[in-house]
Amino acid sequence: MAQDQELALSTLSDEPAWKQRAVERSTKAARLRAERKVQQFLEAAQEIILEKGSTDFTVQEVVDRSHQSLRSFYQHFGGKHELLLALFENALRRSADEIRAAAAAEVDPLAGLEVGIRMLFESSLPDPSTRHPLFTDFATQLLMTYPAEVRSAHEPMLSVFAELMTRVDAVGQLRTSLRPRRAAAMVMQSVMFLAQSTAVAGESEGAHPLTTDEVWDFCSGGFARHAEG
Amino acid sequence: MAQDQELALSTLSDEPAWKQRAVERSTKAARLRAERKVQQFLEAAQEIILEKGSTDFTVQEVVDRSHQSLRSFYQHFGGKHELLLALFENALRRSADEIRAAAAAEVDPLAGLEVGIRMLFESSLPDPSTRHPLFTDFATQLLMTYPAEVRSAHEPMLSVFAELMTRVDAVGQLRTSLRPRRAAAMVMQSVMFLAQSTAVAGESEGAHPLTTDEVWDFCSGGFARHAEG
DNA sequence: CGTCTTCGGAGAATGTTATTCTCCATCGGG
DNA sequence: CCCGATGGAGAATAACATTCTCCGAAGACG
Repeated sequence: MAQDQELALSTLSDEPAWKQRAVERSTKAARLRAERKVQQFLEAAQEIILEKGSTDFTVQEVVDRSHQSLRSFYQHFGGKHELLLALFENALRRSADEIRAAAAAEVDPLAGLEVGIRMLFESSLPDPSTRHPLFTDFATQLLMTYPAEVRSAHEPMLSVFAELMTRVDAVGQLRTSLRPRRAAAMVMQSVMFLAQSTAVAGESEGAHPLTTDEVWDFCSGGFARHAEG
Repeated sequence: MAQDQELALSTLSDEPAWKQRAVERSTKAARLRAERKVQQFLEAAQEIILEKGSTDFTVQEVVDRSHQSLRSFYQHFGGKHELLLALFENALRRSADEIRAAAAAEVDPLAGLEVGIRMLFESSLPDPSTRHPLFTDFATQLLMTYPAEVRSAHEPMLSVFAELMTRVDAVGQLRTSLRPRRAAAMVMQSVMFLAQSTAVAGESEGAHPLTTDEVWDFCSGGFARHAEG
């Protein structure tokens, strides 16, 4: 149609305003409905995960729980992975906000970053007791097949750490060899993954699980000994 | 049978020597055959992975390629995951040996560890061009479902880094707050995971992929600035 | 040498999920 | 009141892993 052609030119302003508004109006209701449904699916999935204490569920379970249909599910999500990504993104965004807030309470930039790292580590632990699990294990499943999406889900958290790291840099507390955002990325990923890997209870030795202190020590100062700067 | 009962006592020395030898003889052939077959499966899987440049293959493909049967496969492996673990273990062991050898060439402990970390990072990159890919991505798939096995597959590599780290500690170059083996574990896991996560080509910004230098900087000195010790 | 047992090959059958498809009721607009 | 679109219910399909069944060959033993 002509409409399609105009859209293809990517100049929406060519479109008569009344037409846009008409489309908008007829679309709005549908959009709201869709948002509600998506929300229902997400909530159902959350519930199931919390109940089972595990992050592997079937699409069917989610559908049943949310009293909707498979068709509806695939109408709102491109596939299971989108649901997973949505959950992951939500959790990460919420957690990022909490961390930002908590870190902001610290005046010393380094102390703020420390708070952030500690919180991130603890909420990334695969402990089901946490009320806001980060579903870090999703990430590793999805990382292989949908790397770009996972990265964009990480974005809010990365932003928080980039801010914190930049502040640390501003007071001259960051290694000169590292750019803040890249340091933030390394820290964030290391912390999340290290938390994930503590899932593995060591059998040979005793207290394998890493502690928050160790992780903070490692991230801030690496393993090498150095005089206090 | 009586034999079973004796075995159940887990005192094999009660068993008459001649009997052990007899069993041994009749078992040996079977064992050799089994080892050969397992080897064939492993090689077929390796080939497929190298050809496809991807680590996801079906059991059927491996069976076809190795000119054997599904039944035979499941007779030698408890499931696909065991094949994966075997590949992962092999790759990791081989790589661990290479790293140990290369690091041993350095006299300075810290330099040895640096070599080790750089090699580990580079061989963990998901680049298919490497002739000995570490299959790090297997690890993340398996970590969730078979944590203990993954840990034990990590063991040889962990040993190498524990040795290197202990040497660093011996010359007083390790942070006093970290035990060598635990530092080694954190370093190893961080490096492997960070390499894995570079798979994600950043779209928003330019040179997202981490460099070996950055990773080494981070591992050795953390992000915080400090005077040279 | 013939039979018997066991081992393992081939590949059909099963089970589990994700994903798609088909049919049909409903509902809002003309 | 009819019509076309929307979306519900759930059957059909597809892709795998895993198991099962049948059957022939290779020794073991009389």
